[in-house]
Amino acid sequence: MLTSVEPDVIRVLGDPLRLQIVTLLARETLCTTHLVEETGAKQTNLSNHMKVLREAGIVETEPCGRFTYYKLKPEVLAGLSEQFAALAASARAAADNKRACP
Amino acid sequence: MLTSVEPDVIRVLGDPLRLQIVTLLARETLCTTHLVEETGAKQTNLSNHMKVLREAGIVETEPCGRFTYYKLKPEVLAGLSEQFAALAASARAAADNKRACP
DNA sequence: CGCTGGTATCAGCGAGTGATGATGTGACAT
DNA sequence: ATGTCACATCATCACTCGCTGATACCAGCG
Repeated sequence: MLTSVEPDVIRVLGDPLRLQIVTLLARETLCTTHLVEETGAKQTNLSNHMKVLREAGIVETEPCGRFTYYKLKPEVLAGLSEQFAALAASARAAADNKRACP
Repeated sequence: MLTSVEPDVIRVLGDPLRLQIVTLLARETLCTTHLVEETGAKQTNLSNHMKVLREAGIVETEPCGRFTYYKLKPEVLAGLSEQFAALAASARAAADNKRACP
């Protein structure tokens, strides 16, 4: 079976707010307070989304005093990129590979 | 501005069934009947998902008699791959770029 | 034309999920 | 110790969204 992209990670990244968080974290490591400022979302809402991102293995936490810093795990994004690239390549190769009408 | 990945496409691909459809279509161009056989889902359900994929610009339709063939648009997947690659690269570069505690 | 088969659309239901408020916990400062 | 601040958890509400059944549409074939 070719490229079995895991739906979990994609599903987690499908939320606009989470994608914004990931985009922000791709630029610098931030703690919840910063994310609240940047996104305008409530703290509890942010914390909820951060939990989802953490459980999906997309971010890592790094406590610093009473702050909690979040940073991305680039491998996950790189893996996604490769999987989509493989899908695209396969799609290009199979462009005219049409199964016969039944 | 860095890689503003559009949430729409990712969100559409977040569904397991749709991802399975995309994976199948990456191998060969199929019509709804084939997809019903492969996925085991009901026809109406499939048609619904195909509409979502079509409106998201991920697949193209190609009518052939009374059959409707679906084929992937590789550019979209390739674009996704590049965006995730850029995110991963940015995340790697900004690994130690930590904003100061407020 | 009427019939059959492939596909799309529509209405409705139920489960999953994002947003919010209240509350709990732990760390630092006074 | 007491208060405050940063963050997490819990319960709840509202809504979205995927699945299903019924139905309409369209192309070919008799």
